[in-house]
Amino acid sequence: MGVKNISKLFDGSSYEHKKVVTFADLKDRKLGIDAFNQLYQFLSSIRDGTGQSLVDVSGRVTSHLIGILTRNSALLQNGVKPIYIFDGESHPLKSREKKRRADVKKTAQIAYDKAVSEGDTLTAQKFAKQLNYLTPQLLDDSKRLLTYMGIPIIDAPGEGEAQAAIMVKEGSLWATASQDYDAMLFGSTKLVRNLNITGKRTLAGGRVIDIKPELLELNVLLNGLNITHAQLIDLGILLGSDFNPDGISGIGPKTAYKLINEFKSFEEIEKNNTKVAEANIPYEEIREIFLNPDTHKAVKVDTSLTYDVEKIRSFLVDERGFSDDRYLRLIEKTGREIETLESQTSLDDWF
DNA sequence: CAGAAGTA
DNA sequence: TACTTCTGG
Repeated sequence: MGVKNISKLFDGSSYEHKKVVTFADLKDRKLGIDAFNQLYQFLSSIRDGTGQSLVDVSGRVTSHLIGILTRNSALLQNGVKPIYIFDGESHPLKSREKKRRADVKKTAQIAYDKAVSEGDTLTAQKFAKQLNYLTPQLLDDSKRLLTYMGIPIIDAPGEGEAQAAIMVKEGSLWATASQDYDAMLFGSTKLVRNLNITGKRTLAGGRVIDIKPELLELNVLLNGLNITHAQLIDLGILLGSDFNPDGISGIGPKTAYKLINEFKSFEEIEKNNTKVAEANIPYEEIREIFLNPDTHKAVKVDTSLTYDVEKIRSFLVDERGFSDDRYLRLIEKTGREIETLESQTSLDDWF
């Protein structure tokens, strides 16, 4: 879930904390995509009219494969360089957040079953979207397709966002791409949100709004809030992060920001605010997770991978029953566009 | 989610 | 043309 309500700190603020970008603006940029974050999005949004995941003839989910194919086709055609970063083991402090998510699913499952038995399809759809599981099969399939598309994969030892962040800091990636702001807390200097094509999103209320890719920069954010990176982390802990998901009752974005401004650090806030003190949050340990997370250091991005039209086709069409009518043109066009871009790049290099 | 098909 | 609804696996 990331840091609770952190966007409320920036939204409506006087400074420009984000700027809208196009895929053209991201040309030749290596983006570290938070794989789990994106796969969950695909799973919850790519569904049929009854709210069920799309599946192949033997019942295997294919929603994520459609998402990976279509999204990355657009990126690759525009010369954007996606790199998928998968989560590894989570920190022990995340267990509470994991339990919270499991409980949400349990509740959703009960509500789903009830809606189905009552024939309430609309409610059933709503809860079905919350019942997503990243199974080993699903992760393997994702990695297979990405590999066939020539897209590098990195398995993080811990949080994917932390791995992406360190690579952005080290310069091997240009930005982290995720919907969550956590990458900023992990120190990613750039974050791309809403990395989508159509720019439309259906909100909970059913209304459709325009969503465009946007770029956030850590230094802009910190300057705008007039705080340091360490203080942003403390702010995140006050609001409630994945490692203390309950946050502190009665302390939202406004109060948290005020406290940071007044007392500068978590230890000083704790001394001066009983609510914070009573919450008894292991802030030093959480800080350490954000400042010094478990990551692979000095990872190089493999740039030797190639886009393989035939492998993509045979996996999706032969093995998973995708319609060649619907997808072959896209697969082939992307291959041609990549070749065009590569020949242009090599010409640029020559001159 | 994203493109295709349908509608006005 | 612009906007909404449908479809995919």
